[in-house]
This record gives sequence, structure tokens and C-alpha cells, in this order.
Amino acid sequence: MARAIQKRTLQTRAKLVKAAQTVIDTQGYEALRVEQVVQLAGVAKGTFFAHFSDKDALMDQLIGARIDALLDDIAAQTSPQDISGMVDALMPLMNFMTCERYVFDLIIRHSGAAAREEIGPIATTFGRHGEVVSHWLEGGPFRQDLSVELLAEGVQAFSIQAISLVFCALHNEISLRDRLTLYLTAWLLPKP
Amino acid sequence: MARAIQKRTLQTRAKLVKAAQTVIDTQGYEALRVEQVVQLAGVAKGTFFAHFSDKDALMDQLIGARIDALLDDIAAQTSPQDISGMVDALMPLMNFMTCERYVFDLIIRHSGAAAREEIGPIATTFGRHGEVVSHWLEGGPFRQDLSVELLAEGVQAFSIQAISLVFCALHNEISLRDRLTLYLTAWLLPKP
Amino acid sequence: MARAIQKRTLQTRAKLVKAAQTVIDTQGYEALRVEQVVQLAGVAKGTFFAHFSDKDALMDQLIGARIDALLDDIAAQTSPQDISGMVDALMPLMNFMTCERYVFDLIIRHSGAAAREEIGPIATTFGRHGEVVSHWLEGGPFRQDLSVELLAEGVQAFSIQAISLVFCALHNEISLRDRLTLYLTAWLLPKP
Amino acid sequence: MARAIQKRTLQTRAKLVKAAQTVIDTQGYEALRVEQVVQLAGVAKGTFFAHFSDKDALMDQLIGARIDALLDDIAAQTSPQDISGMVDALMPLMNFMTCERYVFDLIIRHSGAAAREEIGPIATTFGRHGEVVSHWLEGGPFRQDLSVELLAEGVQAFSIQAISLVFCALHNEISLRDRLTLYLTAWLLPKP
DNA sequence: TATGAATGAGCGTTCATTCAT
DNA sequence: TATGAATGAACGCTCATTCAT
Repeated sequence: MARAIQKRTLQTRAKLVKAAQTVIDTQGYEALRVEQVVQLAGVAKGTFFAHFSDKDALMDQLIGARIDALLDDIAAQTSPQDISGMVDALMPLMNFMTCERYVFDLIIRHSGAAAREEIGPIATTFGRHGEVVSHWLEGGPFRQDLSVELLAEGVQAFSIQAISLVFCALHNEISLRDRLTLYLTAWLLPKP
Repeated sequence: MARAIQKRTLQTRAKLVKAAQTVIDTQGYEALRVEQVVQLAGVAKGTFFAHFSDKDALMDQLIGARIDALLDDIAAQTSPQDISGMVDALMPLMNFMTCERYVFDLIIRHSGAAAREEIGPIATTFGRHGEVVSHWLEGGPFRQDLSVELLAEGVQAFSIQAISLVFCALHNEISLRDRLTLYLTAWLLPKP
Repeated sequence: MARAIQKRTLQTRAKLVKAAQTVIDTQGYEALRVEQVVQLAGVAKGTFFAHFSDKDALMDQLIGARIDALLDDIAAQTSPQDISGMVDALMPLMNFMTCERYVFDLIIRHSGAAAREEIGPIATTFGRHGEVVSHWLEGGPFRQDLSVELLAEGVQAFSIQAISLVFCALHNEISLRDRLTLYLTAWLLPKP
Repeated sequence: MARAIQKRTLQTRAKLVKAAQTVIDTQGYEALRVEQVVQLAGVAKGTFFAHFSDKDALMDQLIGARIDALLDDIAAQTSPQDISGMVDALMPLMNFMTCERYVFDLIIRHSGAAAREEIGPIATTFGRHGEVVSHWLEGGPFRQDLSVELLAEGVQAFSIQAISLVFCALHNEISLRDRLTLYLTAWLLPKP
């Protein structure tokens, strides 16, 4: 009888998500307060927690959805044939992850950890990210002595590293894009 | 006048740090409460905030000092001559960073320099970590086609990646050590 | 939606007010601590601040209510027909206002309306005090060449003056009652 | 041997007073912090308390001195011969007392009370104020059926009342000057 | 589901005042 | 006198989360 989960429930959830997105668009992720979201959505505080186990679940979903959309765009493109093309393809994702320190921290925290048993939206995107990059690597002119899965993990590691350094007072002379290019060149290209 | 810091100031600060360390040793980092620290140190709460801008500043210093001590140990050893030796050398650090989720989060948060211009203790250790690893790489049987600095940054990236996956629901079948070994082998060894 | 205030809300507020009154009855106004009030009321500290913007707001309400009760008593009596009777009628109020330096200071501070637009409880009682005294003056054997409102304002001015001098090192040889009698005689009686 | 209280002591005190006045001129009385004063004066915090028993003593002195100066101006004028002239004479004082709510409160508090045994600067000015006004009343065309001292006390009471209403949300339609005129006319003029 | 008052533990703050040097 | 680190007792606040209705 799971049919009753319909209409009003979904509408309320949608109202909450929309309200949250509005808050984020105007004030950023970090500033989001449950209070403000429910007010904007026109529902009671308790209702929020009937739809999301906690505030983190909302954030996870929101940021996860955003990353997913970016991965959709990335996956829709033809596989890049060189490092430069790969970096170009990854940049929208990189930019999103550096839009707020809070977002970066949250992504790192969810990079897998959030759930013990259940994988949340953000964690799921990591898996998808790996697949997308693995796929790229399969046919391309890249290093062949390692599995594409391992190479993809490295791409992730270097992406995180590059982002970390954006938030760092040191090393700011190099741009995010240049740093990522540097890393991926070193990591992915066959050695002479 | 910028006169020298008084002896009493140093003593009080030491009392606070010692008290904090005692709490951490018995209850862990996350459980530390400012209230408890000042009580144990026998100073007023106001004094705490005269020495540390907030609880986080104390944690930064404490964890930074701990990492520094671990780096001292690492630096004191002879340079490892293979991946296995390098992983052995790095493991104490890796273990500390994974001792508590709270510690890992805090390290990540502080990794990119607490403030714009001022680098906090933890952030500083990242620089030192790079130096130590760079030094190892100079003489060893490692990849020679990249600068040691770049290689060291990769070691950092893969270390973080390996640690992240410890707190991750996926991929837990592989141990931290094995994963780090895998990564560093792929990253540092000359290609065939 | 501005729905009616819930019963529980009223109950909690009542619990807080009652607890506060208990503290005051046993230890006086100045000794009141928010901590103690919430403990006695059996509610959380956060609840206190959900009901009263700060400790001062509680005090304002408490003292305002007390003055209101005294004004009720005063208004219930028949109008005094001479200065002596008027002073008798006013004395309970005067005594309350001089019961604690803290109370007097607080009354003075709130006398001129806590905020720009919003009049707090204490400030409100000043208006009511004026009305009560005005009413007395209407029929009595008092000065007729001035409006009762103006006369009432004078009564207030002299009351404050008399009270101020209670807390004063000088002039203490005359009692509060005698001083008020002196003032009101000069102010209210028709001149020969 | 009280001669040693000279030079440096007085210089330090002067520095403190000057610094305090600077703070007040730029930020007002309420915002004055001992910290800022000592910094501006270039002395240590402890030094402040070697010169003033507490912050209040400084305020008392500062405000007292200010009122005294205003009373000097008032006393230097010829005695006013009517209510209007009297109000004119009193206005500078009234304006100072209404410049900040904080100042008014402090004056009320010190209107006598501050000292148990010793009368402070502000309290002293009240006495002087009474004398000045009494002197005016002696020769003028004012009510003769009451002692000039009592009349002067009334002037004080009505001054305070007029000032109180300045800080009041109600009654703001009438200006300070008009209200004082109204009060003093009713109080001081012989009745028809 | 929806409601929204209540929770609650701890952090940070305040800043005049004290006191050992 | 001068110094300035230390004091200290509340207060206010935060804000995600819970729970009785």
C-alpha cells in the first residue's frame, strides 16, 4: 500500500527542497538554517525532520544532486583525448567544489564516510565520478600499466589535493586549473 | 612596547595545554570540554580565552604539536629505500590522523590555513611533511622524471585519499596500509 | 498564521514567572539568577530566552506586575480627601520602589519606555499611576487652577524626588513620608 | 610630607582624564571602556585603579566637572526675572543631562546615593544647583509662600521629570523646553 | 503527516577589578 | 606608583533535534 506516499508528501518535500535552494542561492550553503528553510517553505520545523533525518541529509541530497547534474554534463561529452581536455571537462566540478569551504569540507566528510551501511548521495557521486573517469581512460592515450580504476582513484586524490590548496594560504600563486593539469600530467601520462 | 612574554604567561599557557592533553589522553579529542580544561588547569575561563581565541585554536595547536612530534620521529630515521619502508615510516602519522573521525575532520578543515595570512599549527605541518618526504625522494630509487616537490605533493594526496577511505563504507576490505602501499607504488616507482 | 498562543506556552511562562517570584521572595530582586530560575521552573535555559528576550525583560514584567497590583489596591480605595490621605495611599508604592536600590534603578531605567515604540510593563504603570492620581484630584479639595493631569505629573516628579533622596547621603534626617507630605502639600494645596 | 604626591602622579592622572575625555568625545559616555582609556593614555590597567577607585569614580568626576562648568556659566549670568529666563538659563544643563540615556541614569544614581559617607562630584553639583536656583528665587517675582530651598527642590524634581519624559516613548509631542516651562510656571508662579 | 514549543549542553563573552611582581 | 596577566560569575546564544498533541 505504498501508494499513499503521494501528492502532499511529495509536494511538501519539494517545497522544502525549493526553499532550501533559494536560501543557498542567496546566502550560500553554510548560512542555511533549518529555521529559515521551513519558514520559506511555510511548514513547521517538525515537518522538516519528517522528511529529512537531519539537516545533513538535506545538504547531502542537495549537493549530491548538484554534483550529479555536473557529472551528467561531463558524461554527455565525448571522452577527452588528452590531459587538457580532461581538465576542461573536470573544471565545472572543481569549481563547484571550491565555491565554499563549507561545501568542500562536507564533500570530504561524505566522500564515503557519512553512512555506515547506506551510501548517501554525495558518496554515490564519488563512485560515479570514478566510473566516468575510468571510462575516459580506457581508450585514451594514457598510462596503461595500471588499472583504470586505480588511475581514476588517483584522479580523485589529485583533484582533492588541488582543491585543498585553493583554500590554502600557501601555494596560491598557481591556479586550480594549472595545478590540476600538472598533477594529472604527472599521474596519467605514460613515462618516457 | 612589545616586551617579552612574561614567565607567568608561559606557565599559564603550559598549564592549559597540559590539562588539555590530560583530558585528551583519557577521553579523546572529541570529548574535550573547555570547562573541564580550565578546571583541571586551575585557571579561570576568561584566562583560557585570553590564551586561545577559541577551542579550535587549542585543538589546532595540540594536534599540530602531535603531528610535529611524529614528523620529528620520521625525520630522525634514515630515508626509506623502498615503498614498503616509506609506508612503514608514514604509518604512525596515518594512524594518528585516523584515530578519531573528529581529528581527521579537524585536520582537513585546518589543512588549508586557518586564516588568509596566518598559517596555523596544523597547516604548517603540511609544509613540513612535504619537506620530509621530498628529502626522502631525493636519493632514493624512485621516479626521477618529476621534481621531488611534486612527488611529495602526490604522496600527500594519496595519503589523504587512503585515510578518507578508512572512514568510508565502501572499500573497507583493504587496509589503510595496503591501500597506501598500492598508491605509492603506482605513484613513485619508475615505470617499466 | 498568528494562531492563538498555546496553553503549554502559557504554562511554561507561568512556571518561569512563578519560579522567579519565589527566588525574589526569598533572596530579593538583585540576587535573581537566570540559572536558578530555570532550574526551579524545571525548564531549559533556551526556553527562558524563548520567553524573555533577556533577564531584564523578566524583571520589567515582574516589577511592572508588582506595581500594577499596588495600583490596583490604590485604585480600589476611595479617593483621599487630603494630603495625608494621599500620602497614606501612595506609601505602599513608595515603599516598594525603595525596597532595593536595584529596583529603583531598574524602574528609573525603564521609566522612559524600554524601546522607541514598544512600551514595557514598568513604563506602562507610569501612565496608569498618572490616571489614578488624576482621578483623585478631580473631586478633592486641591488646587483647581491647573489641570489634574499636570498636577499628577507633579505628584510623580515629587515622588521620584523623595525616593531619590532616600538613597542619598544628604537629607536623610527627614523620612520618606514626611518629605512626600511636604512636597505634595506645597504642590497640591490651594494657596492662601 | 604630602608633597610627594606631585608631578608624575598628577601627570598620569591628567593623561587618564584626557584620554577618557577623548573617548567620550568620539564615542560617548556609555561606550567608554577602561581598556581603551588606559591604552590611549599609554599606561597599564592597574595604574587606572591606582588613580580612581573604580570606573564610576572617573565617570562621576568627568560628568561632575562638566555640570560644574555649566553651573559656572549659569551662576555668572544675572538672575532671571521670569520663568522664560529661568528656563533659558537651565537649558544647557538640561541638554547635557539628556545627551545620553546613560548619562541621565548615572546622574540619577548619583543624585545623592553614590556615596554613603563621602559626597561625590555629581552629588555635590546637586547641592550647588539648589543654591544657584535658590539665589535666583530670592529676589524674583516668584511664589513667596514657600522657602526658596523647597522651591529649588521642586525645580530639581520637575527638571528630572521633564528629562525623564524625553526618554519616554509617550509624551514626546512636547519639547523638553516647553515641558520645563509648563512645570516651572505651575510651580513657581504665585497663584492668582 | 503536521505542528511548534521545548530541549540542552557548551561555547564564547564581558570587562571591571585584583594582585603579585 | 606602575604593570598587565589573571580573575570570575553570569549572561546570552546557538540551533539542530525531539516529542506530545
